[in-house]
Amino acid sequence: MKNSLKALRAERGWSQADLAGLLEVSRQTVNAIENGRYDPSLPLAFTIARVMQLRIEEIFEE
Amino acid sequence: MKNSLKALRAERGWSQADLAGLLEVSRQTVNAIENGRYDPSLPLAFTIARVMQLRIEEIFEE
DNA sequence: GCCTAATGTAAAACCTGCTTTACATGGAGA
DNA sequence: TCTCCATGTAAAGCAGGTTTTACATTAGGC
Repeated sequence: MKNSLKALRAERGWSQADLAGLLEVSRQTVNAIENGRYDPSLPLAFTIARVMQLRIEEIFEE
Repeated sequence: MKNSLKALRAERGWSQADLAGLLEVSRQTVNAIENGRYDPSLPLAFTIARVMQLRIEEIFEE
């Protein structure tokens, strides 16, 4: 799966640590997802969509 | 997370085994998700949305 | 040149998602 | 009643997601 998390985060002026704080996950988790090392769980994908104010399908694609 | 998979599947007249075939996962996986034993991975959630012709947010909620 | 902040990455440990095999139960139809 | 189909569940095992700790690199400000 692909995602545009890095760009969306940058648009908002957030560091990986900032985003990790909002998501209540570790900074390494944010980094790993941004760099495609793995996909988030479904609950985490929902949280990401919520803090980004977007739909999951607008952030991730198959 | 909650989901309405059981109802959506029933609307379509599919058995758990039918849906499992479409999703290319085991019947036990469908059963476990329907009964809330665990959430699907994000890729599987995308596949479910695709075969249901709905958005992920229309099937799952936090 | 130094300090600090941001990013990338690694290992170990743990928990969750998914598989296969296998068995039990209930309902519908011949 | 017998059989078949759909559903629920369990155990063992492998794969993937997440944490903590820890270290290296780069870029910017002073």
